[in-house]
Amino acid sequence: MPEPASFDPVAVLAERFRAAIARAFPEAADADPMITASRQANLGDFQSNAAMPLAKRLGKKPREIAEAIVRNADLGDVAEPLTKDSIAGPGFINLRLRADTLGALLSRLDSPDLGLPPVEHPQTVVVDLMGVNLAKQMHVGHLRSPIIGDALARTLERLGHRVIRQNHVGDWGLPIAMVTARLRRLAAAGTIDLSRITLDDLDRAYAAAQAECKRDLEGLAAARRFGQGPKALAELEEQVMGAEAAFAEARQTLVKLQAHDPETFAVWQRIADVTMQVCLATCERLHVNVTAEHSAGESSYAAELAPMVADLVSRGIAEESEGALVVRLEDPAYGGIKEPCIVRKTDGGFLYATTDVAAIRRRVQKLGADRLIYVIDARQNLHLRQVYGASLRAGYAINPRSGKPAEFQHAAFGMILGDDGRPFKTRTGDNVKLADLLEETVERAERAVAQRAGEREIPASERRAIAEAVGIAAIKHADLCNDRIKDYVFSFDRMLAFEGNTGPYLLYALVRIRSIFRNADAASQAAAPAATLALREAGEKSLGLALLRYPAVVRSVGESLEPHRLVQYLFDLASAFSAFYDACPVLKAETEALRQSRLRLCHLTARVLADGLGILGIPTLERM
RNA sequence: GCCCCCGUAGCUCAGAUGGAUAGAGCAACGGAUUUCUAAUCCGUUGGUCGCUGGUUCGAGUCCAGCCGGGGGCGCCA
Repeated sequence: MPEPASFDPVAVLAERFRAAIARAFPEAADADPMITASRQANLGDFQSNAAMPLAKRLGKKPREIAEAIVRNADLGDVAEPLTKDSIAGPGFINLRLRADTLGALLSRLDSPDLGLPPVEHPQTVVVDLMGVNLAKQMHVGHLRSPIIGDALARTLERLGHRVIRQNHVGDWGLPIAMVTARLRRLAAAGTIDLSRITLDDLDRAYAAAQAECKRDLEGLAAARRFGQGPKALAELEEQVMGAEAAFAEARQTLVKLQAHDPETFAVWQRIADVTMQVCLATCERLHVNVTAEHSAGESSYAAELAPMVADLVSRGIAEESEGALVVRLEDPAYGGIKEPCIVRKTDGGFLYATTDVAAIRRRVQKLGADRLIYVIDARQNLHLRQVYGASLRAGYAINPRSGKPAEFQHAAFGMILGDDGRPFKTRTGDNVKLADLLEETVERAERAVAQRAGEREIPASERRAIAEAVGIAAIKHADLCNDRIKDYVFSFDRMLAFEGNTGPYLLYALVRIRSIFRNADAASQAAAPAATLALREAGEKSLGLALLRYPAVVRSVGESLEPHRLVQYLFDLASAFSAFYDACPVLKAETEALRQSRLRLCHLTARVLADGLGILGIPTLERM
């Protein structure tokens, strides 16, 4: 029997209760001890809810069961002695850890890995995140995927898994060919200089190319039907003819791109370089670990699509339907989805679903993924289930090493809304540029920092650095603190507030601890990490109990892919620290032993806070 | 029409495998400071958990049906 994680009071108590239940009711020795942290501190530190389900199973009164468990429990060295008074309500058993046990558990947690050694069986996890499109300015819609995706990737890395980030760049297909065609034409005419072009220019070119290719055939038909004048008709006809020409040019360009025609390809490459430069710079500013090596654009799959679809056809996985090729997914084994996955259009062209199936094939077959995580907005849910279902049916999603299907998880997220409850836009209804949003956040943070610096003098350069960290922490925290599936309302004021569950509050808690250590003498600093922990006061105890929860919380994020659980935990921890800080002097503690104990508690708290913020990808500070 | 998601305090939101009197933060009100950084802490006020049934000793949580909001649904990405 492996020793339960020795720092974890829940595991230790569960072990003792399991033994007690086995002694009291050998016929139910497998029952779950149901140990959880108490909701209210006045009732106890932990509780066991095991008596109620056991009562049902054994046909006895829950109160009697609880009494029998209490009689048979051997907790002497772990918790305060149990009595009849420990049993409350229908049969809850309340537990209070012994002060020395809490100290002992904490000193075990205070190890290099903070209770999170690398998992025994590491998985290869592919995280699909970011997903920018070429020639499109980054806006608020691009904020969530990198922030959430990076936090999840870091969580899994921290747990010891092998994580491969994949930035599935939208860099191929007819829309990109349209811009490429337009830019090539304008460059040839000398209207633009490709070497000096910016992403804003590309963004405008993209919109213009879309517009010029838009064939208003319905408009023309309607004009005829409603008997519009010959002049209006002629205008529309001309427009349609122009669009036909532009469309044809775009198709030709796509063919040239696919053939790697040097001149066309150079224009495309320029578009890619300009876009990715902005994308990667944004990631860097956001402290998001996505770099050039994580890019896996749609273009990188282009050559694989035709052979892959041929494979699907030859094995009878794809079938023809109304001229298109589809993979049917009605079978529950493939998701039980009514809508089939279309992998080839009637005109022979491939779709984004085709590329996404190819991506799963590469991720599982070549990269060895055991687990596929998509950090993409919630609207893509059906599409992703279709693509995964098709890959499953084709066998592409079966990991060749384990022989098992790679686990599929859509870490879906909601929209960012303005304070009117509608999608976040500028007053004029345009998308908010991501770079502008970050800049405004940091500027507001800088004003707040200056305002709160008080009499402390902070050099301008450091003030700027503090504002940068505070602003980025605020924006990332705001994105991570709620259940990701929900929409949230963007508010500078709320995220930059220094009260409540905000990024600045968490940074401040850490800064206060670091400040204590700056004020401590060298001898204390050196001795603190090994001091004997003695937790007597309420503030110390609740901080200690909060610290012990850390590893379980990180593991739960690894499973649920819900970073807000860690954010909520860090807020609880920071709150517990703040209450401790208020009530328990550290450097001015009454005795040297107490001073050392509290210093160690501070040291451990700082390590957990920093580790947790690191997992979330939130930058920290020494001073603010 | 079918499918997915959401609905909890005035506001913003937590509530894992069903467990005690549903919790935070903000706002409002009242306290604490010769500060180890008050960007803090302590307290008070505030709820028909969208509605109705069902399962259960026990439902915010599970099931069914409604209501309200958002999104998606064969050849756009």
